[in-house]
Amino acid sequence: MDAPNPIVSALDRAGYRLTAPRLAVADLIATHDGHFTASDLADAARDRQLGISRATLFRALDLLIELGVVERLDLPSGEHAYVPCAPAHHHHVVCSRCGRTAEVGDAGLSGAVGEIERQSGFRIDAHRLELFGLCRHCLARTGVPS
Amino acid sequence: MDAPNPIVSALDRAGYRLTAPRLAVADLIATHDGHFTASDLADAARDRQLGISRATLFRALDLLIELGVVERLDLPSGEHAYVPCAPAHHHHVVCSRCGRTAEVGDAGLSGAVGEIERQSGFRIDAHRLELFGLCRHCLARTGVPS
DNA sequence: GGCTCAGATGAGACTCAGTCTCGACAAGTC
DNA sequence: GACTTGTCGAGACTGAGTCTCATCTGAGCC
Repeated sequence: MDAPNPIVSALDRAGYRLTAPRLAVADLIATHDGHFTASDLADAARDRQLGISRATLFRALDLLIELGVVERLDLPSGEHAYVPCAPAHHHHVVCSRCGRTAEVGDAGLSGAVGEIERQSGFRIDAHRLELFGLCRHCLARTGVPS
Repeated sequence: MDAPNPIVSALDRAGYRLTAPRLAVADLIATHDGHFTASDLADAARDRQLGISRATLFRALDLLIELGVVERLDLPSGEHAYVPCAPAHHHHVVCSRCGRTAEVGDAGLSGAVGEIERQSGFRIDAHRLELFGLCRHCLARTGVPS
């Protein structure tokens, strides 16, 4: 009955113990459609009476970020949000209305990064691109032409 | 003796009062070479015995962000930092070693954003690109070839 | 120069995300 | 079963940022 939760498999593959709190956190994250904040997760855990403490929640999140299956986003409001994702390098597009996220690949960004290296004289080691807008569903609902 | 501080002119242009605490904050920011955190600024204000309260500092920062002369960065460590900048749309390259920042223009990014719109089906309204690496000076100091 | 008042200020309490510590517990190994 | 080690919950703590409120002040007006 357990669907092959990618978070659980990542934990397993990395040799971490599959404890009840971790499985519960993985399940909570898997049920989220878009991004979520730490307190969303804490609320959900409380609603389901999972008995997971905040410290455990943050520990699990840290672990999942380290494994690359969850990523931390900084929303325009300054809030920190988390989003489940594939471990490969990619970027997130976040719907400002419903919170849905989509992962996108390079899309020509590495060319732009190369150009920025030339412009700035820096050697770029890492970058983070976050995009905000309206998803297909919200666009359709508002009737705004894309 | 007052150099034409761009932050001060922006405040003036926007019709905000040029009060002593605001001028002091503008001056503190202008003396910073790269990015700084709110607590850096608070420390600097305390060192210079400017008598600026934390609330005032945050209010001034908010104002300057609203005017577009200061921008908030999210460092890879999760810290919030601030960086003085021009009001036009641009991106920041941050030196991971010394904290120096450089502003870069579009550099072909808008093409990548268009491609991401096509890939994801989202309508992108805003994006934020932050780049981290080593600046010219730190590269020279470490002898790493760019 | 004096008056007025909206806007700005300082002080300090408050909130909230995230961290840390510590004793208890549980899983894995022998 | 004993031992080791990783993980747990509870709760105190930290620090960035916000909020409130009484007070002050800059700037326009007379």
